[in-house]
Amino acid sequence: MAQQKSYWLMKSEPEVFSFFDLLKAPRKTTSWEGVRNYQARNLMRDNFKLGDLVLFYHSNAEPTGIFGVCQVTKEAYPDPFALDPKSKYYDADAKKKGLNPWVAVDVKAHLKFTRPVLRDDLKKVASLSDMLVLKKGSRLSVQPVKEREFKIILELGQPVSA
DNA sequence: GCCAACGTTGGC
DNA sequence: GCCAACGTTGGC
Repeated sequence: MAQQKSYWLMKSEPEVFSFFDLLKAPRKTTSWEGVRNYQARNLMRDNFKLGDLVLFYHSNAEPTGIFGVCQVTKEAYPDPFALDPKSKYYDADAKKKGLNPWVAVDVKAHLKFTRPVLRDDLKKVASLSDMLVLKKGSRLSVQPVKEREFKIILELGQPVSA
C-alpha cells in the first residue's frame, strides 16, 4: 500500500527560531524540541511520518505567517531537553519519574516561499477559513493541515527549492 | 502592552 | 471530580 503523505503546520516564534534560522542551520535541519502540550505531542509521536511536509509558521511576530515548508527527516524520539536541568524545556517531573513523555522530530528545510503567505493573506481565502491557525484563541503549536489547504498555500507562496 | 482564550494545577 | 486560580500563548 502506498504511503500517504500528511501535512502539518508548526508554529515558531521567529525571535526564538525562524525559518531563516533553519535555512542557515547545518544541513538545513533542526530537531523540533520543547513541545510541552499533549495534543501537539500526540500528533508528533503518533502521526508524523518520514517525508511528511510541514508549513513553517511565524507566531507572535511582525508579520505573522507561513515562510516555507520543511520535511520530516526523523520520526519521533525522546526529547533530550526534557531531562536536561539546564534547558528551559526541562521537565523536573519527567526526570524524577525517570520517564520522559516528550518527543522531538527532525525537520529539514524543503521549500522557501518567494512570497511569504501572511496571516492576512490566509484570512482572505474563503476555502482556508477552517484552518485551525486562523481560529481565535487557537494555541496548538502543531496542527494538521488538509492536502487541499496545503496546495492552496503553495500556490500563494510560489516556493522554490530551499 | 493589553487581554482573551486556553491548558494545567491543586484545594476541596 | 469540580472548578477557581494561575501561567502561557499569541493576535492585535
